[in-house]
Amino acid sequence: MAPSIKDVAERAGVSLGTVSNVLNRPDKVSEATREVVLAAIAELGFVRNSQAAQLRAGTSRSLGLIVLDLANPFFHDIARGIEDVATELGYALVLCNSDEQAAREDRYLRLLEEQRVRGMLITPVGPMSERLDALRRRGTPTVLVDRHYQGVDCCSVAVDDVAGGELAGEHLVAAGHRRIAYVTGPLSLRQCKDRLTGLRRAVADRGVAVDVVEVPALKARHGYEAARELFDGGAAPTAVFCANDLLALGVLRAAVSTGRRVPDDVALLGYDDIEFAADAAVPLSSVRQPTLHIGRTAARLLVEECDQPAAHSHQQIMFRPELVVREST
Amino acid sequence: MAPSIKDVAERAGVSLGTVSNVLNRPDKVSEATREVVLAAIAELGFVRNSQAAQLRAGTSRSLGLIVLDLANPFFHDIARGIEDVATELGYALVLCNSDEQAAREDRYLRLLEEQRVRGMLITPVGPMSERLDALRRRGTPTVLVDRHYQGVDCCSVAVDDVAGGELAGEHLVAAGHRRIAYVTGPLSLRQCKDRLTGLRRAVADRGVAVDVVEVPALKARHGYEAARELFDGGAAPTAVFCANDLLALGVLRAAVSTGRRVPDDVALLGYDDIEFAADAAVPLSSVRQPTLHIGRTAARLLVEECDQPAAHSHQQIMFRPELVVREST
DNA sequence: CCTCATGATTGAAACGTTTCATCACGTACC
DNA sequence: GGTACGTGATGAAACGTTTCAATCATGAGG
Repeated sequence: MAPSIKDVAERAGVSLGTVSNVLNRPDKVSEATREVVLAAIAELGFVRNSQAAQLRAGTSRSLGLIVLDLANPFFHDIARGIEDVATELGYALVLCNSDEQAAREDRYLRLLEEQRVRGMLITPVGPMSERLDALRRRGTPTVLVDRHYQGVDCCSVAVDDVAGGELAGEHLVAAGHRRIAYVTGPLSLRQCKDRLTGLRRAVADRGVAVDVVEVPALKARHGYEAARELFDGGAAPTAVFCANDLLALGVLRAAVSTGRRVPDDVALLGYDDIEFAADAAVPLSSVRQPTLHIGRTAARLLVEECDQPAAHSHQQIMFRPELVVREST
Repeated sequence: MAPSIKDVAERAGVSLGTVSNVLNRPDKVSEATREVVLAAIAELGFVRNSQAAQLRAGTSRSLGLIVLDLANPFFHDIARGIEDVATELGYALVLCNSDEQAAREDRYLRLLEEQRVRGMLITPVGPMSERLDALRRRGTPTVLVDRHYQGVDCCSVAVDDVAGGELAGEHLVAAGHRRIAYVTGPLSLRQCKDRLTGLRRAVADRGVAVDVVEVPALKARHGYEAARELFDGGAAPTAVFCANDLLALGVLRAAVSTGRRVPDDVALLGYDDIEFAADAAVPLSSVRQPTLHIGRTAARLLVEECDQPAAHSHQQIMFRPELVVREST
């Protein structure tokens, strides 16, 4: 149906190879024929079939990206950083959403492998899966995003969550707080646990009490409910540190609805610095992760490995988060 | 490098066609050989090359989706709905982000066309572009999302923004408001204009004053600034209707920071019902668009046209939004 | 006039599938 | 025992590119 290079060749009265040359090495063909061929291309509305090209070439110019949840601003920004760099360096990006489901991750991995992506960026749902490891060992360059796996021989880019927790703790202690609540998602999540570790490390030996409130998920609703209970209880904390901004927004809502003033009655500190943090009813202080930078770095590492596999050596990169102070503390 | 069907055939001691049959019509091949072939596939770690398959087949099983901004919850939810249906019906989805830039849209259109996507879902940046129209006329089924174009012969799915404005107006009038501010992005955007039209229609002849405040973009910061001015001014409105939830969150912040109570001192109504609306400091009333449903419908229309072009006739579908009342009104 | 070098163009092979006409081999039937 | 038939398996062609060795034309140098 769609015109092929052959149709163009006929129309232009040249051979098939010449058309290909016009497309791929225009300098190897004379001015005159080049014009004739380009005219034919325009007339027929020819669009090259990249499937055929890549089949012949044996390698594609696309990268696969599988993230846990595109709705999460954290991953969204990372994806954006990756996309920028990929585009810039001439790669296309195939975006996939595993939705934290191993089955979906598996399906997308197979799909991307069938499409022969040149490289792979992924935040795996669980530990290194069979299929992912096979893909990597079979020679597809792979970069882990927001994860480090011991003993897995590939690049990875992540953020130091312990350091983030420390930043939070130091900030709150410096502001004079001696009773701090840590509202967190399941401590089985490494992020949640690491941030608590950092918090504890920062407040150690300073006479500070840390109340840990674990809720089932990192959603605003759970933050709200946890805060209602906290505020009702006896020794109410003077500061609440949340494992992410959504929880903090929930806590903020609880404060507003019970007439508490932030930060006067209770200080509030989030994590991630999502876009809404700055626009909350009381602009939220938060620990910011360099998401865009993470994405860009991951993409650069991957492209480097794809383009110069010989010169490449795997790196595990760990970024440090940064404290953004606004009105809530 | 990667093992091909030929390698599998050799290993299993059968012909190339037989391997293909095992893959595509397992019932046409005897139990015994099927097992031998499957064993060979497993041993070699064979993964089929879909580029070659699609090249031969002349048609792929993937759909392209180009949206204006994946960070926008509205588009994100639509994408999700599309992805669900596509996956369900056996299509892969290639997700692209035009970022409201015509140049990016154009680049992605070319990319998707080179990849020979089977069908296309798009919210165009501007009017129907040359390249998009060419693609469509060349036979790629296309569905417009959140847009209707007069005289363009293809399916489209959108939401009735005038009706949404009316819903908002009726609700506020019924609550007794007689001075309403409409905080909006550029009125050159159809959505913003239509919602105003609906609002005016609802309040017509009821002795209601509508103050239109136009800001440069649909962002929380602009809502905040607009509200500060509104509140400072003389005849302050008793209700504020915003062209989207982000603006409304900005207005809410202005209210909280100036000590106004919502909804007692000023009622607040948003649009889109993004996830954060429910979790705002004062849970936000909002006009909800059936985003997931829009996505699912668009995908179903497209797949229908791809699978049974003969039985298909183009449809322009218009959904009605719905009012979600929470605590802010 | 012949040889050579240079540059432009050509034609065929190859990439990994799928499809389809053909073939081999039993089995059932008369 | 011969014919017809059904089941499985085979092999070659085709999809649209890219690549590369080979060919051709042209002009320069001897």
